[in-house]
Amino acid sequence: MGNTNENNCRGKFIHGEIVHQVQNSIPQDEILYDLADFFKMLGDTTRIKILQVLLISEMCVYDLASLLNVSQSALSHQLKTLRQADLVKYRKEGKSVFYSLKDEHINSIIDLGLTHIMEKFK
Amino acid sequence: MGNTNENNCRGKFIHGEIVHQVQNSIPQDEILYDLADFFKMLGDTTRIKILQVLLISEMCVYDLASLLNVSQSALSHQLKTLRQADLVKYRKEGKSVFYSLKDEHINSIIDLGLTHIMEKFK
DNA sequence: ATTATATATGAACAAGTGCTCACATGATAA
DNA sequence: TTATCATGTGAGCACTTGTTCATATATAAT
Repeated sequence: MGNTNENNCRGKFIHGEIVHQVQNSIPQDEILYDLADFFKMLGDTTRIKILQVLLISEMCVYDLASLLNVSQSALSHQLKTLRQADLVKYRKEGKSVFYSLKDEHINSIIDLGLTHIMEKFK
Repeated sequence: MGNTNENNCRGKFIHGEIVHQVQNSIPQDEILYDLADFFKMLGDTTRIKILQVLLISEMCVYDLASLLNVSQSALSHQLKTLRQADLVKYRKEGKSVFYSLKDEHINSIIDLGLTHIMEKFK
């Protein structure tokens, strides 16, 4: 009844036609690896909070720590992670260091994620 | 020279005005927690590969494992994770189980992520 | 100079994650 | 029935991750 069922497994695939259709349409492994790494950055509560704040305004480490209620050390470590992922930049002003988003892409991606989440709440 | 610098720390924040401006604009903790969990799902190479494939076509477990070159067991575990995150659904047909995306949101989110990544490659 | 303040960082550790291995289940074929 | 095939799952384990603690650095104030 189906379309391309062979119902055996002599070849590499059970439903070869579907597979070959897909095979050439997926990005290279290296790209998918980077993509996963990128989403990994958004996959932590502390980091998502940081980014949410920086989405609205730059902020210095001290204030960020107070606002988000995380230790200064934990925050600094996470900021380093975000820096290495090239998601934030910083500028120094006196004793303070102000962090901000490096890229406005993140804005739309997080927003889409939020939209997705909010639907589940209905 | 700055705008709202107080350069002391008696209160809760160094730059109180910036903070209060942000404070009411960030989503609730519960939502941010779910949001991080959502991105966490996209933050693994195997899962991103799975979703990339299902973006194009439904596929049975056996073919998916062959195509992605991961063990059937590892794949089954990841599919369970994706199921629990409500990102994929499945239908049974004979001995095969076909998985597909439950939601088309993921499509646009992954695409945006890809766009972001591809820019770095230039 | 010394002291206080803001931030960064290395080490250690607990918790989480994703894999493999072995086995269970469920469905078809013989 | 028994055998085979496709998939699911629990346990164990190596690896990763995020935090804390202690300490370092850097700037500003006294």
